[in-house]
Amino acid sequence: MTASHWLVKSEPATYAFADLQRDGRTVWDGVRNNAAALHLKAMKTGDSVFFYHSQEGLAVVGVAEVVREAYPDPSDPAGRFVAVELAPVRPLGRPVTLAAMKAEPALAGMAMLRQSRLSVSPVSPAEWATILRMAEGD
DNA sequence: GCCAACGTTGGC
DNA sequence: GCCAACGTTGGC
Repeated sequence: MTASHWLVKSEPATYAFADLQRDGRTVWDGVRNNAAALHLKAMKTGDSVFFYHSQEGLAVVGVAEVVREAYPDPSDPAGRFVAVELAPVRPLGRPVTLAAMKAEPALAGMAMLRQSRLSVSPVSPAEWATILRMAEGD
């Protein structure tokens, strides 16, 4: 069973990749969108996750991993949504900006580009490899 | 069950 | 600060 790949967005002013590195692990809660919640539910322990900074930075800045699979979101009193837990793996050698991703033909089909408001989205193996190459190549 | 109004996200 | 995308709500 090969691990899946994902991308999560966070506003760095609220919670940046550096905060995740400092904390060592965090609860990824507060997702209140059904499509995003479906993706959270599909995450498995050990899956890889790109950490994207929205609003400021506008770039994939690091890699994280799923350390706890979906469970009822403690911040949702109605009990409809789920949370997962993430741990930092490493920062990218060089952030991959939204502009660079849009300019890369291999990423034209990416879920996060096609639906910009989706805060949790799947990343295909090919897309994952492309972004890593953009971050570490040259 | 439809659809208009409204709220939120996020890029520019 | 504006606007597009899109999800949700509520009246009918």
